Amino acid sequence: MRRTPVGRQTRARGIPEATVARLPLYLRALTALSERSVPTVSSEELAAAAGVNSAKLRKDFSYLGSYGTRGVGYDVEYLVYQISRELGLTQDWPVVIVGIGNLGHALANYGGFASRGFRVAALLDADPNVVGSTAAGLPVRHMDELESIVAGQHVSIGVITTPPGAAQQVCDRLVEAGVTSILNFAPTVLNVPDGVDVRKVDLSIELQILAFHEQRKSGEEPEEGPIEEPPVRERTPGPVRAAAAKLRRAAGGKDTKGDSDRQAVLPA
Amino acid sequence: MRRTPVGRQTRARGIPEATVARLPLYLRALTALSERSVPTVSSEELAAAAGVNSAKLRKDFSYLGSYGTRGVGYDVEYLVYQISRELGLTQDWPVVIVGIGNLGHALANYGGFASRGFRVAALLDADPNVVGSTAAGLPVRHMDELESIVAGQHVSIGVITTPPGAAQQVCDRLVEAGVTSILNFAPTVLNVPDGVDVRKVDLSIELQILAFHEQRKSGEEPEEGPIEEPPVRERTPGPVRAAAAKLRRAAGGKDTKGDSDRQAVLPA
DNA sequence: ATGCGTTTGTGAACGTGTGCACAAAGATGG
DNA sequence: CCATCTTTGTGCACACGTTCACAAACGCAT
Ligand SMILES: NC(=O)c1ccc[n+]([C@@H]2O[C@H](COP(=O)([O-])OP(=O)(O)OC[C@H]3O[C@@H](n4cnc5c(N)ncnc54)[C@H](O)[C@@H]3O)[C@@H](O)[C@H]2O)c1
Ligand SMILES: NC(=O)c1ccc[n+]([C@@H]2O[C@H](COP(=O)([O-])OP(=O)(O)OC[C@H]3O[C@@H](n4cnc5c(N)ncnc54)[C@H](O)[C@@H]3O)[C@@H](O)[C@H]2O)c1
Repeated sequence: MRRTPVGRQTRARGIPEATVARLPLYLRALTALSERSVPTVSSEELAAAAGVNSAKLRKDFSYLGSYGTRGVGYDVEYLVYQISRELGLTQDWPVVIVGIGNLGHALANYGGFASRGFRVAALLDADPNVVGSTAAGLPVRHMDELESIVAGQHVSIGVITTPPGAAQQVCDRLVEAGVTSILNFAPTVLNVPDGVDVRKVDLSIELQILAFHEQRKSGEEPEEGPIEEPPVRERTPGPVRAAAAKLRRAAGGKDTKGDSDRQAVLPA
Repeated sequence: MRRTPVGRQTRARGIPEATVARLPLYLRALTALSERSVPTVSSEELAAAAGVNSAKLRKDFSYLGSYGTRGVGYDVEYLVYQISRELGLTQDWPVVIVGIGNLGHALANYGGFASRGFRVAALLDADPNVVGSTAAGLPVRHMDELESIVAGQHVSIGVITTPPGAAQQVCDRLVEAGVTSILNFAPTVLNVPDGVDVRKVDLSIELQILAFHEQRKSGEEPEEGPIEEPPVRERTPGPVRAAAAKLRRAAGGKDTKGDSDRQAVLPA
């Protein structure tokens, strides 16, 4: 195991981001094993349960330390504890949810939320019609109370489920109040100062990515082969390019890349 | 006809996955510009709007082709069209949502859903109490109808919002029926045959990642220093290591790496 | 103790992604 | 047609991530 590589100037310590993103996955698989009272698990088995390659899993764990016993595997309970600790789940994380509409309601009702150290400290909304109602047994409070709640309960994580137009403003207010991690469900790019983390969950983007691959499946390419790629690219004399670009823009035609110009490149 | 550089065996054609994941972001920013009737935009401006580095954006676009005019920028409308086409959004994508509980309801009501070529073909549930009710104006149909709906409307994208225990089973059925892209909201690893894409949205994972970074901010390391490494060190005779490992496992203590053994290692 | 089968931990090769920095393309004005 | 100014498209270097493959470590039986 040695010691940290140190050699690098970047990330002298610390766990690679890609690894951090997988730790919750391992933790989930381990928790399931733990509930079945499985005492130990090999990297192969656990990797299968988590849906990753076993070498990757071992390398991931190697960043945490040398847990695991050669010839045997990993002690499930011990690993659960180590990963939980590394992820900071041994402490309590109060969370505020801002924007209690369709999605905010669903999140508030989400059980798996509290299961792992996360606790809904408050539900907040700006709409007087919503404020005062309850969701999942919790009262919806008015935005005016945001600052006092965040300060009073030391909330450092905020969830934004407002319409996109309100997201940046809500974000600013959360940050101002002291929140330093934000989970954003609104389809907006949030601007935050250094030191504040933002992660986003964007249904629309996910669907579009699926659509992209879906198109590839049914459409063009035979699935795997070398594939014929379109012409144009690299070498087209300057002047012509310019003219072509002009034409394109003027006429809304398609050009250059992809199945497009299988046919005629220039309309003319 | 030409054909791709071919040199690589991997991804001979095609757009890098990281780029694909950003295209929807660019598209969203461009759509906003389009609505404001902005005719052209520079990579710098658009990158700012999308929250990315301008060099990255230019490189991303370069995979699509040579749209854009030097000294001017990109034609907004034209780019919107090109990206839409590349993502497959110029066609209609019927989608089924399975599991109309809290989250399924929220998704069904989500307006931004239909806005980009995605159309809810059907809402499905197994619970007789839910079947027959309506969500967002659509009737909730019984799972029995899944196969006929998927086949009849050529649905290739399915969204799973059932409890985790039902997810794999639902997934299998979707795939069997002909769905080849799945968006999974249940916290489960789905097994699918080759050719089927799965993307997941996992609130719990996102929160855990935030917690990890949050812990780093407030907690331990001074932010950058070389770090003091724990004892153990490289050369520890075999037997001792073994004994140590045993102890660890037996007592649920922590060991080896990092800040761990700050406080009391063993509860007792 | 020694040997055997198993499984970890990791070096090293490779693939993917990012960002700099700049030549070349084009616009624009004379 | 030339000079100048802007902005793209991309070569290149480096950072990050993944996977292979294997020695070393360990449990266990003899
Ligand atoms: N519903 C979904 O499934 C879904 C899916 C993906 C993304 N989203 C996004 O999530 C967000 C919420 O979606 P929704 O369907 O719940 O919308 P919604 O309109 O049902 O709820 C939004 C809530 O935010 C509140 N709000 C508005 N402005 C506010 C402000 N300035 N401060 C505090 N609260 C404010 C509103 O009163 C309302 O209760 C939207 O940005 C949407 O695009 C929703
Ligand atoms: N609610 C949230 O905000 C949230 C957040 C993150 C993840 N999730 C996950 O999303 C999923 C749904 O969450 P929810 O809060 O909407 O749960 P829910 O219990 O409210 O809804 C689940 C629905 O699925 C239906 N269902 C159960 N088994 C089915 C089957 N075999 N076939 C078809 N339908 C079936 C149920 O009848 C119910 O209507 C869960 O896996 C949950 O962990 C939810």
